[in-house]
Amino acid sequence: MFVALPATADERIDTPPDPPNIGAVTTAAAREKFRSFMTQKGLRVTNQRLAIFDAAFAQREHFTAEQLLDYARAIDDSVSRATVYRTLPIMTESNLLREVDIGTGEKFYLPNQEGSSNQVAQVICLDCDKIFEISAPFMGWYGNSVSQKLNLTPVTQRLQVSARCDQWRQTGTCPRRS
Amino acid sequence: MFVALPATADERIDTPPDPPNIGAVTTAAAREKFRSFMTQKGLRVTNQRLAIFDAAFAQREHFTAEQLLDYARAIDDSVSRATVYRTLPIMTESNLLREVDIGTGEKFYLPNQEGSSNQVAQVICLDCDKIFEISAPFMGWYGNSVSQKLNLTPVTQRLQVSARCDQWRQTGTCPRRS
DNA sequence: CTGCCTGCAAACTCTTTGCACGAAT
DNA sequence: ATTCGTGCAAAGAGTTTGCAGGCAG
Repeated sequence: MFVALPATADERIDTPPDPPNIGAVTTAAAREKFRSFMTQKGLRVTNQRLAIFDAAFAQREHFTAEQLLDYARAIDDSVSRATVYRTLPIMTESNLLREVDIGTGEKFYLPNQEGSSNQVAQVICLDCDKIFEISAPFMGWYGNSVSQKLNLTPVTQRLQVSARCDQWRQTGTCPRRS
Repeated sequence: MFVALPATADERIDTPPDPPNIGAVTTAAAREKFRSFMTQKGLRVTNQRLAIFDAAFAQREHFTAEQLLDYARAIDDSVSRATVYRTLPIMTESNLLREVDIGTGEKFYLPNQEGSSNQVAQVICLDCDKIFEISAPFMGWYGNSVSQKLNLTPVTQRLQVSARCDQWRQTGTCPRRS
């Protein structure tokens, strides 16, 4: 079977998936979804879990567990580090959050929007500490074909490109640097 | 620009790169190469570093730092954990070893044969704890095009597929399990 | 009420580092 | 003789876990 990448760079490189809408109305809706999800799983809806959920879904960029702790504590200062670490797997396993491990020791997280695929590559700028999320559906095709050859069933795949920012190195400035 | 994957599965999926020849003669040659490399860099050729080098290049599969410590101690029991951890970066930065991080907390290493590219994907069997190294030159093309789009220069790329072993799950046996 | 959930702090894993001794050049 | 390399043990970072008390259902 022949496998080809999309024809143009424009098709290959998407902007990061839009985070879920925020603001009073849609936050309430997302929250309700979270509530029912938890109930359905036989898990309790605690104030701490709600605060962590709200904090996570207010983010538009990648965040770490430690950052999430800060954000959640701003909503409910009773939230502890342990509860953040215990809630993160719940949210990732249920596809509410996506976990991104770029091999730096700490894991990053990102709100996962409805219907967004897991066929996403990352470009990591080593100079600007930025992670770009890029749609890469061919990862699925690759994972399938390569696994089949080995009599395996693919579960997840990841594709990451680490890169330097020449503009930063040469001029000391980069519009993407925060 | 149009980018295509190789046409057949056979072309896409290579066997893991052959480890360097082992045995008296070629080990001596590899060792000599190591010696001259170290000298050239102004680094001292110590018994510990030689033991670590020999231990690493006797391996045909991925190994961890801890395993390398064991193997090296079998050659020279004065080798310490600290020296292993201090020697590993030297060997990876000089492309003697390849470092593989599959996000499990510990890093894996593999002897790198001469001229082997760094365009290598991994298929990780979650059931059999096996890592398959697979030549994937299109990673370079992808890294280049995606980086260019962002005004970045690619440094490294990694592509990993995690998979299940159906045979193991169904029959409780797998020829690949060690 | 029952038992899941919580905060706290200790434990854990892998890796790095400060220090004084030791050995390669 | 220098100076780099070494072992030891402690420190470090990120994450997990045991326990006694707390709150959702």
